[in-house]
Order: sequence, then C-alpha cells, then structure tokens
Amino acid sequence: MSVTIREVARQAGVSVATVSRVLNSSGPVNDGTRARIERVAAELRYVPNGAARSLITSRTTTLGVILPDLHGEFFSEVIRGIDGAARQRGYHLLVSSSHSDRAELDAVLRSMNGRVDGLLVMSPHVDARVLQQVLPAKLPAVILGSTTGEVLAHWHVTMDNAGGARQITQHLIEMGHRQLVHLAGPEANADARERQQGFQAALQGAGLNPQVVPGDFTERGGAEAALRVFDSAELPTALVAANDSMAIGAILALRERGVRVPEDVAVTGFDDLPIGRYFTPALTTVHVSIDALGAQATAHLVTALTQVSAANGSAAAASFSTTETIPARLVVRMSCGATR
Amino acid sequence: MSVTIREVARQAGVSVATVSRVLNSSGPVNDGTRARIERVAAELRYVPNGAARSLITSRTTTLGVILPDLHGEFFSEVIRGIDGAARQRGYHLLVSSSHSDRAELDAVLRSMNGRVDGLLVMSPHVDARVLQQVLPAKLPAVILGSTTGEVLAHWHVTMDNAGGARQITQHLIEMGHRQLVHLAGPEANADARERQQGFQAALQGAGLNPQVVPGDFTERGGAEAALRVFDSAELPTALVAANDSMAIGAILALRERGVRVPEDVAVTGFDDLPIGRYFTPALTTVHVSIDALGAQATAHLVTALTQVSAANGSAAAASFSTTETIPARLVVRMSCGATR
DNA sequence: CTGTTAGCGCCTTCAC
DNA sequence: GTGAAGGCGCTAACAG
Repeated sequence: MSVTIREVARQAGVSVATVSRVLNSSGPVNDGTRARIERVAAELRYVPNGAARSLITSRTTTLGVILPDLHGEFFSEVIRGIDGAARQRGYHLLVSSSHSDRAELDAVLRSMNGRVDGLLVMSPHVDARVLQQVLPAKLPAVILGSTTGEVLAHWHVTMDNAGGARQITQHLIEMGHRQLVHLAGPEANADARERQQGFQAALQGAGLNPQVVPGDFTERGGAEAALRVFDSAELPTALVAANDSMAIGAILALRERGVRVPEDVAVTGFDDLPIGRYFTPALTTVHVSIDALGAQATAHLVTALTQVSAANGSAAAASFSTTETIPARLVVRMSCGATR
Repeated sequence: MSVTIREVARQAGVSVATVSRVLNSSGPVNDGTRARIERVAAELRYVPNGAARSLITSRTTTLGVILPDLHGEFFSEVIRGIDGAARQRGYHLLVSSSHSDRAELDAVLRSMNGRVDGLLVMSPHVDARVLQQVLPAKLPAVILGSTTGEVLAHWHVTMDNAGGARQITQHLIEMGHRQLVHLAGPEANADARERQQGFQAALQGAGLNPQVVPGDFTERGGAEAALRVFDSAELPTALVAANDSMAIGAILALRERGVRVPEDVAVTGFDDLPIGRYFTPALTTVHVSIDALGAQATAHLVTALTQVSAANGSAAAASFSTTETIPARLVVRMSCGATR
C-alpha cells in the first residue's frame, strides 16, 4: 500500500512513536532527530492515514451534512454557509443529500458512523420523533430548519418563517389588498407550514378570509397553483407564494395567460434568492440569511463538539436543547406594485 | 464509547467473526444464529465503525471533492452532478472548497488520505505540474475543467470552451457585428483563457481585430469591464463576456448608464446558468451541461476505482490518461438582439 | 529525550 | 458452521 509511519521510522532510524511525536508536535523531540524525520517524511511523501488516526483518537475533524436535496440556490446557500464556518474552524464536510424516507436517512447515518464528529441535519419532511430515533444518541447534532414536532436534546437553528410570512402579508394588506391567496409549499414541509400559518394569522388579524392553494416549493408547482387560481371564478389581487421559486413560476405562468404582474395581480416570494433581484419584475420577498442559517448551525455544532471533548469522559453532557431563530426581513421590490 | 461488534458478539453468545459474517453476508452462518445476531444488533442499535472498517478493507466508498469555491450557481450545478452520480453508485462525498494556493491544496489532500477512495479535483488556477506533484500518486483522480498545461496520468473531463466561444462569436459576426470586445475571465483561469482564445480565433478568422478587456468571472468584474469599455472612445456593437455572471454584471452596469441591451449593444454570456433564462433581456449564451461535467467525471472515477479493485494487487494500473470534452452549444436568446 | 507495549474496531485467514 | 488469532496504521501511556 501507501507509505506508512513505520516506513518513515525505519528509514529515519527511530521508532514510530518518535515519528508520531514530530508529526503531531506532541512531546519533546531532539532537534536533530526531528529534522531528520521531517526530511525522510518529505522525501517519502508520507501522509498519515486519516482512518487509522481517527480510529485511535476517536476524532475525525469532519462534520456530516445531511440535506434533503442539493438542487437550486437555496441549498447552495446553505452549504456555502456551512462550508465557510466549518473551514474556518478546521472541519471538513461529509455531505449526503436526498433523503426522503426514514430508511434512507438511517442508511446514511450508519455509513457516517465513525467518520464524523457531529451532524448537521436538514430534514423538513421527516417527523421529529423519527429523527430523534434515527439520530445516533452519541453524536452531537444540530437541526437546520423547522421540523414537524419538537426535537429534544438537540440544537436547533430555524428561520422565522411565520414572522416573515406575516410581515409580507401585512405589507400587502397595508397596500390595500383584500383578496389574497397563498400558494403553499409542500404539506409535509415544516417550514412551509409555518409560512402558511403566518399568512393566515395576518389575514385573520385583519378580519380577512385566508385562501390557500396547495403547491410544492418548485417553479412548476408555483405555475400550476397560479393557474388553478386563475382558472377559478375571480382573480385575487395578490398571490403570496411560499417561496421565491413558486413566485417565479407563478409570474411566468400568469404572463403567458396575459396577466401582468404587478399591474393585474401582486405576487410575492420568500427566501430572497439571488435570482429574485434580477427577475423582472424584481421580486418582493422575505429575506432570510440562508447562509447564516448554515453558518450558525455549524458554529453551534463545533462549540458543542469542543465542549464534549473538554468534558472528556465526565458525563457532563449538558442538555443541548436550544433553539435559535434567524430573523426574517421584508424586502419590497417591484412584484407587489411598490411605488418605489 | 459506542457499542462495538464485540458487545454484539458477547450478548449473542458468539464470536466476533460470526457477527462480522452476518453483517457483511460473507461466509455461511446458521440461520438460527444469524437471526439471533441480527436481533441483538438491532436491539443494541449497533452501527459498525466506518473508520475501523475502512482501515482494514482499505475502502471508504467515499469520493473526495475539491473545488475552488462553493459560491454561485456554477458550482451548485457541478456538485449536483457529482452528487447524483456518486449516490447512484453508492459513494459518499467528502467536500472541500476554496483552495487558491498549493499549500492549501496540499493540506486538504493530506487530510483526505485514508478517508477517500478517489478524488474529483477542479482547480482551474493551479498549474498542472503543481497539481501533478500534489496529487497522491496512489489515489485515482479525475480533473474537472481545464488546467494550465497537461496533466498526465489522470482522467480529465473538460468542456469545449474554445469551441463554444468561437460559436457565439461567429454568430454575432454573422449577425453583422464588426466591433466586438471580449470581457475576459481571470487570467490565471484555464477555462477563461480557452474562451478568450476561441473569441480571438473567430475574429481573426473573419479578418477582424479582437479586443479584450480583463475581468474575473464575477458580476462586479463584468460591470467594471463593461464600464471601462463604455468610457473608452467608441462603444463596440457587441460585448462577449467570458461567463454569464460577467454578462449580467455588464448589462446591469450599462443600463445604469443609459445604454440599452440589445438595442445599443449586444451582450452574450457563457455557461447557461438558470438565471440567464429569467433575466431581462434573456441571455444569449453557450450551454454546457455543468452537471454533466460533474456526473461524467464521477462516472469515470468510479469506473477506475472498480477496475483498480478488480486488478487488485496486480500492477495492471492501466494508464488513466484520457480526456473527455463536454460539448458546448449556442443558445440564442434576446440579449444579442435576436429576431426570435 | 526515546523506544516498547497496548490497543482503537473491524475483517480475514486458518484451524477446528 | 464457528472460533481464535493476527493485523490494518496510528497514538498514548508507560518505562527506560
């Protein structure tokens, strides 16, 4: 196989222990022998075997990242946030995506055992109890985004879905809209449900009747939902989409039917994906720092990790259950007929 | 620590060897004992330790992915392609990004040793010789995208940068343009250089004088390059940007100066990012299946891997040096003033 | 300062 | 069909 520590030791005329010492700068080593070992190691292009090392140290400096998907700007942003925060702290990323059901999730988790120090899990469509059962008890984990039900014993970083939806809906109401329809995200998705609740709360708060059309967070789903609304008796004055992708799909579909946005109907999104700025009309939406979501979660996880290794052995496993919420901010652009 | 195979063996009243046999379905085991072992393993929620396993099998079923960045749609697409192809073949992804210089690259490679079976490397700004030196000789690797100079002894999946640039430039020439300026990508980037060469070749082929303004693949860079052109004596009739981001930056910047696209000047991109379709004016660009790039590279790598493990030990390490090129296709939309 | 000795958790001959 | 023993490459006490 590859060149091992033993080979370096042999050629340098020392024991493997000494080589290990200079490699990890643990323990004192004579300057002369250190130099000799470093030279031999370089000549042999020796690289320590990560698996062997983490087997004994039980540390991998790797974080497992579990996402439902890798498609689109949303996840791209999440990963970017995670990656930046992880790199900054010296951690690597073992990424796995597309886990719809429990069996898949379970398989991935199994394969990650022993290869990661902690887990970042985004799983908006898996029930919290299932998650709780499937997640290895010994592995610190941080949940990203909302889940169905409460996950205990884990950090949790979510975004203010309900608050954001409420804000954008109220803005429309203040602009004079009275007939608003929500193009909802997938029913099984917790984030989507919270957004819908925010929408409904805002309408009910204004004494209005909330209407909802089902959708699925995709552009196509947005288009279909919009057309369903369009085909019904009366066109509302505003469409509140559950995310930017749906909003864009809706606008495109309506445009083909000769409906103009925002002149004939206002349409808003959620997420503030980069594309929304370039789109015509520029999308009124809710901004949440998706990369911050990933970064925060990573920061928490690494903190937990270092605490665990500090409280090494002592069963001081502090209860990790804490939730942090990334704020949501209204971004008014053209698609709602803003005057500015 | 966690529950080990030994514990399962003890509680099932068998030896670890037998447990290992049922876990990997290697070797014959009595149906009764198999059932008992499976039951105990499930009860104990036993999960084999990946590090230990790959230490002995010297297989990780993990691919190392090294990218220069994770930002933006381009890399999002690359990863998606890789992820899909890898999952399909049962491989996981150890991702690492943002490696500008040799030292960083080296560090990452070291840390991946023993944790991955092969490497997918995209490193457009690192010289091929450096890459050659830094890449572990024992680790099969596939290079994504162009590099500066020839990398031998490795698979190589590139896209037809020069051909695509030539196509789009010729299209503009056929439309009657005579004054074209190229908004170039980063000098150190091999893909960018090839695109520039394609542009120049097309112009020279038509007996025209190629003009080039430096840039850096970013939107901001595109804006600055466009303004530099704008501020010079005469505005050309067409701007050929090195990628979509630069094209978009250029269009936005020009618009602020009151220059209309495509009426006053045609602007084209390269990559065919999703955003180009939604942008106004819709971007004329060159389509390359970026996800296919990732997927192909992954497919090749896995093939190489299985061959290596098949030719196990026998020094039949076939020369891997082969290059595949993902084709480029002209996509005519509005930003070049197309009549359709 | 340096070498020797144990394993980390698992798979794999080789006997029985 | 099953068990015992050895070792993957490395680190972490111990002795010297």
